[in-house]
Amino acid sequence: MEKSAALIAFAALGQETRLDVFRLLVKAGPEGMTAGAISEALDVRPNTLSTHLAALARSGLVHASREGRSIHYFADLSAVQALVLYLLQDCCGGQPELCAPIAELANAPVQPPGARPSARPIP
Amino acid sequence: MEKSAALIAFAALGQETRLDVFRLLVKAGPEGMTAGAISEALDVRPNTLSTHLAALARSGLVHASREGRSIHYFADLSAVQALVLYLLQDCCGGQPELCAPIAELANAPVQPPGARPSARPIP
DNA sequence: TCCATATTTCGAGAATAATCGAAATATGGA
DNA sequence: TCCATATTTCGATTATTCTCGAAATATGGA
Repeated sequence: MEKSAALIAFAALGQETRLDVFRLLVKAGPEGMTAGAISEALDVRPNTLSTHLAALARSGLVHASREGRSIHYFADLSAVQALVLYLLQDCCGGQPELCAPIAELANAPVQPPGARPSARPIP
Repeated sequence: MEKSAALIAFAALGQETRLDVFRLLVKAGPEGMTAGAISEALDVRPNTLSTHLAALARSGLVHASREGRSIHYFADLSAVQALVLYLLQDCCGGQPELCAPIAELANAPVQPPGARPSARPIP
């Protein structure tokens, strides 16, 4: 993962509404939620939310797919994994055993593809 | 972990200089680095760096301890763990097996205390 | 085709944050 | 005690980001 990508992702999570949105989508699981449902659940104006959803999507932390008139957003957990990996890269210089337990996260497979087959990509 | 704490931590990492500092401290390991050494390594003015170090310390991602005339800063990996935990809390509603691998991170012990015994606390 | 629903884009105003030079504080040693 | 080193605090300037109302776009159905 490149630094600029990590930077954008952390900045995305460093804003209250966006952090709320991401956590909500994590809870929602692979099905995700529509923009409207998120807007209602968090009581955020649709246009404001749209801006935040765009930021989250740009960061790779969430993805979107249109289904009928609505657009479903869902969290990408592998992005979280990549983020942590980036943070812990080169941990403790030559003695990774100092932080080994947390670094195990690096090898864990996450969220197998094909979880949501019934969606169209956003144009 | 509380939301406000997570928010502050993510915002701390969402800024280039601070992300660089944290990664540098992760590399440096439990010994950490002095503010001066960080300033030189990253080519950031001491007063600007001081502001960023204060933000990182406020967030709990780094801690400081004075040693002689210098102040050593070091990364707290357990803060990273807590952050990921917060993000993945309630993952996938009732079906945590959907994201189980990444969630294992939750139980890993990290960076046992007592790694740096020869330091004085900052007043 | 026309309409209602769902979401996004645009432009502007207000709030926050980053950076810097200058000055202040803390520490150890001569 | 006085000085040099290490770091922080202060105040101001510039840049970025958040939020909103209004208008635009996309979709499905009557």
